[in-house]
Amino acid sequence: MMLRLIDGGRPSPVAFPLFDSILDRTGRRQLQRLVTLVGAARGQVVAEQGMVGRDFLVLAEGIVKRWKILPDGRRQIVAFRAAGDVVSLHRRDTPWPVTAQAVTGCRLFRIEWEALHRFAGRYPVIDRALFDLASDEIASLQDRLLTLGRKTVEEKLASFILEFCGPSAVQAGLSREIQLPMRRPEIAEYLGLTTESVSREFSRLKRDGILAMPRPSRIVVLNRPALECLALGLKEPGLREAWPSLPVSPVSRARGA
Amino acid sequence: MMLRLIDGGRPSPVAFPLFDSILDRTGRRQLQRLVTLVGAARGQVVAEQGMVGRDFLVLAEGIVKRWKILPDGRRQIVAFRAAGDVVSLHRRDTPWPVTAQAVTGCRLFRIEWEALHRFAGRYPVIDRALFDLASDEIASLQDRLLTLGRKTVEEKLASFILEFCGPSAVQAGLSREIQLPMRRPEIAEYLGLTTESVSREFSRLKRDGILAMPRPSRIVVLNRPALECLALGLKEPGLREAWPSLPVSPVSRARGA
DNA sequence: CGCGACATTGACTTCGCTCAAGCCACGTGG
DNA sequence: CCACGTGGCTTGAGCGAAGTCAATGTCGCG
Repeated sequence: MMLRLIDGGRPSPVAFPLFDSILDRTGRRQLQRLVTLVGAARGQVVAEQGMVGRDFLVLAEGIVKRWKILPDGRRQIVAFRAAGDVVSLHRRDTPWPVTAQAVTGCRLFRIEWEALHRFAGRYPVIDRALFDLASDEIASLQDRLLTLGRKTVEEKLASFILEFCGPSAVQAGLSREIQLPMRRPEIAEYLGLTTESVSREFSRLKRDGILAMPRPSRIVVLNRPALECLALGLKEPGLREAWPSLPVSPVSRARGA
Repeated sequence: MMLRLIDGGRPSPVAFPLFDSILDRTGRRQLQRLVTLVGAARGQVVAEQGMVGRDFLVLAEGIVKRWKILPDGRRQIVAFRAAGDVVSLHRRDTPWPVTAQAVTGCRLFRIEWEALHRFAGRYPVIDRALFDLASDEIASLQDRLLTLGRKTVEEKLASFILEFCGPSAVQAGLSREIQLPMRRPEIAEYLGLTTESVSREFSRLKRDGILAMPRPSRIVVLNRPALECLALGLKEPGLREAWPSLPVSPVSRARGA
């Protein structure tokens, strides 16, 4: 799934698919000419809060986190974004309202705002598409406000796992085993928690048989309905309560012993 | 400041100013014809999560709150919006991702999405303006994520007060005394707290001489710099710490004893 | 084989919540 | 005019969820 960064090569046929469905053949080709592809190493800051960036950035590959920080260093990750997502939507000619940083090695499509702007003058459908993208962003940020403001540790982590292991896991079909690209501190900063709380809660979900963790970064969802209930703050209709506390999985302990 | 709802009357010259600055005279007049004005009483639900609304709503007058809720009733207010603001931005033909409810009596400009859409076909600048509005929305939601995820009670309330008593108070010029349209439980639901915590923190800010409260809904900011520091999580450069811990105000204790 | 980074676990603390009582302003009716 | 009720706000006592601090475990890599 996770491709490796090909540092040297810049293959010519890098399709920029974001607006493909709304453009005609000509439009696609013209837009294509405005796009360049850039790489970012893990940890690299792609855009910095307060700086005026002239670029519109779309992830081709990899994961970025977007965060804000208080003067004393408390950090809140506002969103993780993956291939196909816009790195950050904000008014042109306005400083970045957040910092964007590569969580894994990344490749990014880059278009100068000015060029995209001019292109949108000829294809107004672009501006409409940008609005729709922003609308999706608003919807997901509103969900996150509910999570941060009102959910418990357990509910936050369940929501997180479903968000990242959810749809992709289902469509993958084969195994529900997922490779998390982010580490514990990043999960904590995303959920407004500490690393320790995240770790404790992962352990608890494992103990309760809801998931397995061959390695800290590998999550296997064993009981999706239970997770879904937890994420909504329901004390699970027929699990955790109904199953007699699931025999503490000797299998996953075994490797350690 | 807060006008009364004129229930019966629908005065003809209700200017819809949202897009005035970007439209020519003809455009303004054409758009005007698509706008109707509707009223909403305090507490009335203007738009409901999950329902498909065909309307684009802009506040002419009053305050609305926008919220999401968990199955067990925990509620998170996502935003308060005032005159001139769009009630909620989301994809057309998509259900409302939040519920919008009048905090005070309101009047709302209403345009059918379909009509606005068609109008935007002739004036593409509208779609661009919508994107900009959505961008502002994203920026403010991102700020709120930082507040909800990482700030303490004290810092949350300071941020809130500055958000609502800040710019408007300054421009009002005269007094820095502000009438809060929302009540304690609403402030709590906005900040991810309980009513009691909000109340306690108001009392504390009063005790510390940072604000005065002639009535619960009336806030006078006495020490703006201190508030601004608190909102950023700084332990105040020259106050609270520097002043010898402000003599625990025997006055306010007196009443209890 | 041992180091360093990350993760987990445990003991303890604390911030903010819960529960419950009291306070205050206001309106209503005796 | 005052007693009383009501709704919103405040305050206090106690508790518990999540944070802090510190030790230990695990794993990958040189």
